[in-house]
This record gives sequence, structure tokens and C-alpha cells, in this order.
Amino acid sequence: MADGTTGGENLLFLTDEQLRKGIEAMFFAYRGFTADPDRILADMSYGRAHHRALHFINRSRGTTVNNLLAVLGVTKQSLNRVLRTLIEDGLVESRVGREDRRERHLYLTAEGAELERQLSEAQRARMRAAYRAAGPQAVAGFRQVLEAMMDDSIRSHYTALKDGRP
Amino acid sequence: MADGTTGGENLLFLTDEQLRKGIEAMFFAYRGFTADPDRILADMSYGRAHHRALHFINRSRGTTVNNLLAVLGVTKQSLNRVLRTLIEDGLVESRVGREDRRERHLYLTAEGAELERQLSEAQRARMRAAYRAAGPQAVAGFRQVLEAMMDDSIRSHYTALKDGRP
DNA sequence: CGTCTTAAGTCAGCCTTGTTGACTTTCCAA
DNA sequence: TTGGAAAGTCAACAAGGCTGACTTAAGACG
Repeated sequence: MADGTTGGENLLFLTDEQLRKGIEAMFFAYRGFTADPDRILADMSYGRAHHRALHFINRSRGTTVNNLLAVLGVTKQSLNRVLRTLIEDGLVESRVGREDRRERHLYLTAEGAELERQLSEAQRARMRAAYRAAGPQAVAGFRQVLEAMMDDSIRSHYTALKDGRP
Repeated sequence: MADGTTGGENLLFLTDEQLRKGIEAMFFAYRGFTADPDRILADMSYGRAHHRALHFINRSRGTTVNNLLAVLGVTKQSLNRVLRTLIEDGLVESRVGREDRRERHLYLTAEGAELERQLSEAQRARMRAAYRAAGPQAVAGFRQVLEAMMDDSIRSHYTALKDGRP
């Protein structure tokens, strides 16, 4: 139909203008999303990559390096550089697998858990304020759109974590 | 109250669990968000920074370097490196200001506009699919949460662009 | 047992994109 | 006429991606 509707359903939210606003919103919001942890990390000799590693090791205690690689979507060499410093600094512990001794299982130490808690609390504080300002219905929509935006290959990692599956 | 409600209003959406899901959704979704333009850019000798510059020059034709700096949130030196290659390659034109001749006003050339169109169409396609899958109400919530997540100092740039203000 | 594969780690080198700091040129405005 | 803002440039550095090549250890399997 010429008026932008189909069978009574309004599709105005799919115009290029609307999409552009969503794109710009993603760009600016992501800056805010990372701003607070980045400020904390800047004082130490760590960066965003260390935060991500700490986050997912905390979320999936005892995860293997290979699994972490898949979740983070980076190369082994890239992750290894980050992981090595975290292990050397005593924030992460790497244990040889009991069933398959080729694997290394990763755990946060008490110190690592403390930094992770500090970083994620800063990030949650902003998210909490945004959620509160927008309300529960908006939050549901927010999560729906984000989930639909993920690559198919990535979404399974997200839903597994979301539902607390191993 | 001990059951997570306050005056009848359910605040379950503000639990740390819910916030964590939102944080992980942002992380994975942003990867999808940038994936398609990144693939196109990988073939050329350009990166994500070039895409961002092209996008905002297109959105605010004739913008000054200083304004672009504020919107992108990077240093002059960082932007300059990107801008120089775009100008050298004939994708962006830099015109001396007519009123204030210290300023440079930035415009896309026909070639620059063509690349910008290609990149943003790839990005819009994914956004369109996500919007369509989630529906108009979810999209409204998505935008509300993102806007609330931005830094205060950044939100004005977003709303100015959103409403088409100069 | 021997071979193949997988998991992990490492070394070297490259690129993009961010940063600081110092400096120049241009030119508006007080 | 002079101060300061806008723009641009050079140098140096760091984080964090990447590829390629290679080693070590150990499970899998014919």
C-alpha cells in the first residue's frame, strides 16, 4: 500500500528515518555503557578487554579457554595476552582439566572477583538508572530488539547465559 | 518490602540478574550492529572510524571539525588521521568557512556519499530485521532505554540529530 | 602402538584507533 | 595590535584487534 500500512498494521517504525535514529541511539548509548568501567580501568593497567574476560569468567566459572574464545569472539592470541596478565596479577586462576587434561578451566580469585564486582556494579548502576527511567515495558522491548540484532551464531551464547544453562 | 515490590509496583525488572542480562545483551548486540559495515570496510583500507566520520558528515552536511569532534568523542589528532585519508581519497571535501575562515566545513563528495549509503544500508538492513521481529512497541522501549543510558553530555547531540535540529 | 586431532600457549609482526604533548598557522574579536 | 580560538601537524606511545607459524600435551582411534 502507498500509505505505509499493510492490512491495517502501521509500519512507520520501519522507515529509514526511524532506523537511523536507532543506529545513532546504539552508537551514543554504547559509549555511555562502557564509560564507567573504562574510567575505573584507566587507573590500572587494564582495559576493556580485561573487563570482558573477568565478566565472562565470573559468569561461567570454570569455563575453558576455548569456550571463552567463542563467547568473546576474538582470537586465541588476543585473549591470551589479556589472560596472561590477569593470571600473573593473581586475578584469575587457571586449573588443568580433571577429565581432559588438555583443557584449562578459569576461575576468578578473591581479588579478581572483587575487581569484577566493582566494574560490574559501576555498569549496573547506569543500567539501573536507565531501566528505572524507562520502565519495565520499555526494558522488555529493549531486550527484544537487542536479541534480534545479534548474529545468529552469537545468540546461542547469549541465551545460554541468560537462562543459566551450562 | 521483602518481596521486591513497592506500593504495588513491581520492581523485579531492576534486579541485578535483569541488569546483567541487559548488559550482556548490549555487548552481543553491539557486535552484530557493527558486523556488516565492518565486513564491507575490511576490503578497503578503511575501518570503523571512517564509517563514523562518513555517517555524521552525511547527517550534518557542512559541519565543522570541532563539532564532529564533540559528536564522535575522540581527539582532534585521532579524527584528523581518519579525515585526512578520506579527503585524500576524494570521499570528503573540506571547505574553508565563509563567515569564519578558520573553520573547515565538511561535505561528502558523490563518491563519499555512495560509500556512506552502502555502509548505512548494510547496517539498516540488520536494524530493520530486528525492528520487524520485535515490533513497534518493543522498538519504542528500545529507544527509550538507550536514550536514558547515554551520558548527559552526549544526549544533547543525539536529540539534536534526532529532531533534525542544526 | 602410531597417527591424527584438539586445546592451549607462544613468538613475531602488523594494523587501526585511541591517547598526550608540543608546535605552527590562520584569523576573529576585543 | 594582541590574545586566543580553530585547525592542522609531528612524534611517540598503548590497547587490542589480526595473521602466520610453531610447540607441547594429551585425548581419540584405527
